[in-house]
Amino acid sequence: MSSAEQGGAERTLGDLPDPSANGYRDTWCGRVLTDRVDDEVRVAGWVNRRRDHGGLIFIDLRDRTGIVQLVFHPDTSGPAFELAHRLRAEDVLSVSGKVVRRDAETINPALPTGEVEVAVAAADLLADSETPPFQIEGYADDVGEDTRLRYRYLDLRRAPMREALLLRHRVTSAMREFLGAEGFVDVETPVLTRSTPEGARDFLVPSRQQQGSFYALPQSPQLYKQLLMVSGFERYFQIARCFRDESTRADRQPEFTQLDVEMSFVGVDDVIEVNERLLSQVFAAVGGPEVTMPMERMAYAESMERFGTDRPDLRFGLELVDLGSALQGTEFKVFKSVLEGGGSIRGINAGKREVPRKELDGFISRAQELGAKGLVWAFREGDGWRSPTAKFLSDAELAELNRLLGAEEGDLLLLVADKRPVTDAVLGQMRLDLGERFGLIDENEDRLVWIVDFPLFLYDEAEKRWDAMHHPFTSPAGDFDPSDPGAALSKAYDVVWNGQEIGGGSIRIHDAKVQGQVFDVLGIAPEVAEARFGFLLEALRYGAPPHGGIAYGIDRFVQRLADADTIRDVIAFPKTASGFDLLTGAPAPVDAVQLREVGVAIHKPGKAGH
RNA sequence: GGGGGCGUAGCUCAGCUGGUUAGAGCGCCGGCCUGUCACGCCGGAGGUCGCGGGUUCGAGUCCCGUCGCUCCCGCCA
Repeated sequence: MSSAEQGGAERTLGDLPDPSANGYRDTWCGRVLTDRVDDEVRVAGWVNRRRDHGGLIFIDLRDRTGIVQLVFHPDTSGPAFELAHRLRAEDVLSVSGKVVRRDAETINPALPTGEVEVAVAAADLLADSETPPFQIEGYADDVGEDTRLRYRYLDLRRAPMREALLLRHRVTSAMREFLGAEGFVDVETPVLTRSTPEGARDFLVPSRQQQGSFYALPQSPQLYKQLLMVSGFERYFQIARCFRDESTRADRQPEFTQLDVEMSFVGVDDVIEVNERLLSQVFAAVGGPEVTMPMERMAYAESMERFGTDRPDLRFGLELVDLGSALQGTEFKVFKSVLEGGGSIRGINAGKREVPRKELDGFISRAQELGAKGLVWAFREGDGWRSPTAKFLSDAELAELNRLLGAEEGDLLLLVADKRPVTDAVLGQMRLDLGERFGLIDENEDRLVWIVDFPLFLYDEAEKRWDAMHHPFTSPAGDFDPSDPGAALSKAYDVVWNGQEIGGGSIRIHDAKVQGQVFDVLGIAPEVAEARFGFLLEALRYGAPPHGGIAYGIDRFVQRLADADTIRDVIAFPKTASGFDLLTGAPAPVDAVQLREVGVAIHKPGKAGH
């Protein structure tokens, strides 16, 4: 945690009405500035630090707006002077006194309030505090995250978390303001729902009244918002909590918040247009990147071709290159067998780099971790390569590879041969690793891009079936031929910011017949479809307008804006990587009576609460 | 489900090749101090080395297991 907290305090002052007619305070600590000199003020807050000189005591009083110095003088502070001597960190204090200008040599330039101080006349100890497990502000070493989470209410007193949550508040406020002005209606949808067919595992809630049946917590309000379109709300939004029972990551929590938006009588361009204005206005309100409209768009196919991913970071090059054409007749067994098996050989020119052998080995390990069988590294040397692989390739092949990769003397080349999805995934990720490793990313640049023209279906090799690329309610684009699922494109779109998907959506199917055809391709039998979401199919038969929408992951959105390392740093009460809430101890065992009431028996009792 | 990293005082960490009484800074407690703002000075308390087992004359250190935190893969839009 840095001590840069003061810089942020000023940004938030505009949001704060001055408290008035309040028995404990009539202004904020951070607002005791030179314009209040000679005023009698009452301020309240937490004791940040005490400097007791014996005959003179300084207290730094802190609230969410900042810190102001209080001075306790034995002659003028009365009984408050004795109280000040007993004060300890995080005691809660209300004081009254006169704002006085400091002598020039005692001004603290590090503090916005550093030109003044409050000469305390009376003080009231509102609550005392145990010694906190860690200091709230003013030291360099960061505290371990488990300790922070265990005492999250104290961690939230600290400037970085306070700033993050205030930023988050400004983001959601700006979203509400824009959408409200555009005629979107905020409608709440249920948290106790039935399982939605969206891939992730559901959190289940046993029903007491229908024993043996379960609610599921929503993975998104997808079906409800479509029903609201059938209902004629035309424009809906919700800042909705969503739940997925999958493992966490630095940017993933089991419960997360989404800005969910849906509109009727629109096509892809309409949704994109509104969302560009939404992003523009929200970013402007919170100090995000400037949005140039219309935003760049890139087809899914192009993104995969050039970057190996559908969320490209466009701030740097290192694009993927197809190398199969140089190797059609190769004798190198690894490449030959991959090409014969219908795979691809792709590569990246990482530019002129000096990389020790050990790190090159690290690249190979990373490639394997990402799913490749191996990785070929090479440096262009003369017309050929310096590489363990060079001896397997002909001079003509090396020359052609160099040409395709645009390799110049000393350039580091990385090649992966495998099935196309593997080469894309491996090199797409390694491109990001390399961009970071070699400092190719300009942190001051921002690149926003819409990815469009997604395939409607993706073939799952392992399961031998077609999956919905986006979700099963996404509308096909153009003429949909259910007999050729691989060729179908969808009316889906993602918005990608510096390589991270911050939002995604689609035009939905509003025709029950088409919905049936899609289910058919997905291998969902009509009876199954009827049982799982017959209510949606039924609704689509009662006059469903064309509709579509989008959802933004608010946590990640704010994480990016705050430049936070983990999503946990922009969530007030997050869970650990294993899904625990260290503050409350959830999840926890429940007693036998509760289990009996909901008709649930535990097969493998876990350990008692921890 | 798999792999990597970490776990020593309230906090952040050091602790070599196994060696005798486990350290530092900050914080905490007591005393002194009228211009500090990471106040200063003097003194003091504080440890199940995550937990369990093993090897050894001897384990914070080595081995096995386990728990927790974390990052990554799988999974997840």
